[in-house]
Formats: sequence, structure tokens, C-alpha cells
Amino acid sequence: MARTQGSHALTTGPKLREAALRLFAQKGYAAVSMRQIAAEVGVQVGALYNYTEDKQSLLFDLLQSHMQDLMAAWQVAQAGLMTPSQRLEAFTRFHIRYHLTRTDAVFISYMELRNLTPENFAKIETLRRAYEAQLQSILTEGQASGDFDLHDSKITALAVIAMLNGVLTWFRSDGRLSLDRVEGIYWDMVRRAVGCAP
Amino acid sequence: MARTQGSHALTTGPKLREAALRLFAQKGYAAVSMRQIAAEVGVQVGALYNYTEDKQSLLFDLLQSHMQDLMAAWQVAQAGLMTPSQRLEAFTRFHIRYHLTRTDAVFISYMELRNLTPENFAKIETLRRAYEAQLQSILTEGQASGDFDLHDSKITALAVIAMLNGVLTWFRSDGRLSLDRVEGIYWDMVRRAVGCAP
DNA sequence: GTCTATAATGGGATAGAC
DNA sequence: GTCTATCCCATTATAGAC
Repeated sequence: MARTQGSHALTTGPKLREAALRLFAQKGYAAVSMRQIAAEVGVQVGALYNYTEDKQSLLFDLLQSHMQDLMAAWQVAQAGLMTPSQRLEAFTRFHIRYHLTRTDAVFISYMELRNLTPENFAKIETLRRAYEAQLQSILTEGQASGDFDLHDSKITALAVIAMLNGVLTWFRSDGRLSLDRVEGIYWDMVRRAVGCAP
Repeated sequence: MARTQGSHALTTGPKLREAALRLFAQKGYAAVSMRQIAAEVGVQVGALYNYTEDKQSLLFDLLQSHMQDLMAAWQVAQAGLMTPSQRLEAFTRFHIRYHLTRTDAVFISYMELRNLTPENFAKIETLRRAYEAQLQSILTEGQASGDFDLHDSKITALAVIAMLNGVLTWFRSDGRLSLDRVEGIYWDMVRRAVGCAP
């Protein structure tokens, strides 16, 4: 028979983060109350404050973890790839695949930036820029080697990421197109947009 | 000497809409109070309810007007254009230019959809899909005529719009690149992404 | 049309018992 | 570590005076 009181330190922390991530993505940070989160976790509101300093820290920690995990995963995914073309295809497919498995985190990473304190906002922005710089360096390299033909590596990097993020708004795994097919279509569009021969 | 009471019917309505648009874009619908809006307008909170049924209607009216204005402006912009290539270039430049002058409305049109009631959400979605369909029909037409070479007109339309929307996050009129130059760079990327010869 | 005052509800966060 | 109870403050929306 389930306890209704007592210690659940091993599960409450992760459950808090999961519930907050889901609710923030669904309803927005400002529209979600600590009471709602507590109800999802299955504790009373007071208990949450054993795991987070306040609501703001909760949002910040979720965004920071997401960006750090993203950077780490990309470092692994791109290891050993040599040519700009290989690396660009890898980035395209990685970005789509990785983000599609974490749509909630991606969503709040774009939508809830304005609900961060200025200090926290600056930290997340730094991480986000570092990720964008990864793509930009691929483009610059390909431009220098003559593999790519593009006007401006910074703008192109932002345009490519914006285009890839668009996938998240409509892709459904039970939809008309498989993930692999979608990756292929986007890779073809990216490839041509940067002037890279097939 | 300024009146602090009395009728301001001719200015309060528009000022309410302007203030709400700006504040919703800055802080998010849920994070903005009717008191804050009233302070911006320069009236007490009770007076706002002469101009809007409630906060939800305020958001819905802003989004609906934005989408209706957008569609009307595009109808004008594309009138008389014949070839798929001309129409696609017109769409690209129109979308960038039009949205850059209304960043607040664009922002809330994407961010605050989840704060609409289901009924209101459905209405805005219908308008948004109609706009996307404009681009899709250009792509389908260009595909049929052989002017374009692309895999899927629906996905391509969504990808192009997502890419163009990316401009809004970084463009500054006093920045490194002029609006005309930016339009040109994006048109080149769009053109190549859809397999359209120069 | 706008004001002031108020109703009714819910918010984040904390104290102290267990 | 969690609970209950509570503080204090903000919220949307309305009523009635001017």
C-alpha cells in the first residue's frame, strides 16, 4: 500500500523536473503554478522547495541542462567527420533527430527566454550562441574550401537552424513521411541553399 | 491642463490595442496584467472593460486582425504577377518586409496560440493555414510547370516560412546588412532550396 | 466613459509539526 | 522529506458614483 507521507528523495527531484518541463511547454511558464506542478508530482507544494530554490531556478535549470546536453550530444555526433559536406549533413540530421525527441525542452528554450532574469538569460544566450557557432564554423570552412557557395555564413547559419526548427511544429511519427525521409528532404534543401554540390 | 477624467473614446480603444500588443509581445500574455495595460493606456483598469469583453478577447482580436491584415496585404502585393518564380520572389520579399514592420504581432501570433480558448485557437489556425496555402500553391504551380524542382510542396512551404521567420529574431535596421541585402540573400537561399534557376 | 472600491480567487513562498 | 496552515500580495472582473 502506497505511502502518502515520508521520504521520496530519489523520485521527487526527477519527477519535479519532468512535470515542470511538460507543464511549462504546454501552458507556458507564467501560466503554470507551483501548486499545479506539485499535483503532477504527487506532493504538496511545500515539498517542492526541497528541490528548487524557487520557480525561476526551476526554469533556468531546465534550459541550462537542455543546452548543455545538446552541445555534448553534438560533440559526439560530429566526431571523426572530415569534409564540410559530411559535417553539414551530420548537423542537419542530428539537429532534426535530437530535437524531435525533446520537443518540450526545445519549445521552452525558445518561448520562455523572456521569463528568465537578465543574468540567467545571458547565460542561456551564451550557450545558444555556442551551438549556432558550431554550424557557422562548418559553413565558413566549406566556404573557404570552395565546397559551399553562400553569401554570409552567419545569416545562413541562422536561416538553416530556423528552417530545421520548423520541423518540430508539424512532424508526427505516425504521419505521412518517415523521419528518415524528412531528414533527407531537409538535407537536400540545406545542401542546395548553401550551394553544396550533391 | 490635462483632464484626468471624462471621455476619451476616440483614443482609449486604439491605445488599448497598442499597449496590449506591445506588452504581450514583451512579457507574454499570462505575465501581463490588466492593471499594467491600464497604466500604459493612462486609465484605471475598470475603463478597459468598455473596450474589451475580457483579456481573452483582447488577445484574440489582436491575432485575428493581424492575420486578416496579412492576407489582405499579400493579395495586393501579388496582384498581377505571372510566373511561379516572380510570385515566389514576391512572397519572399513581402513576407520579410511585412513581418519586420510588425514584429510584436508576429511574435504573439506564434507564442500565444496556446493561451487562446480552443474555439479561438481554431479560428486563428484556419487563417494561418490559409496564408501557408498561398505559398504552397505557388510551389505546386512551379513544380507542375517545371520551374521548380522540389520533393514536397507542403513541407517545402513550411520550411521556407520557418526560414524567413528566422529573420525577425536577429534583423536590426541599423545593423551590418540593409533590408534590401537581407531580402536578396534570403531570396537566393529560397530560390536554390526549391530548385529554381536564376 | 472613467473613476473608486470591492468581490472572489489564486499566486509564490515559508514555518513548524511530524 | 513531506505535510498542513498561513502570510502577503496580485489577479480578473464587476458595481455604482460621477
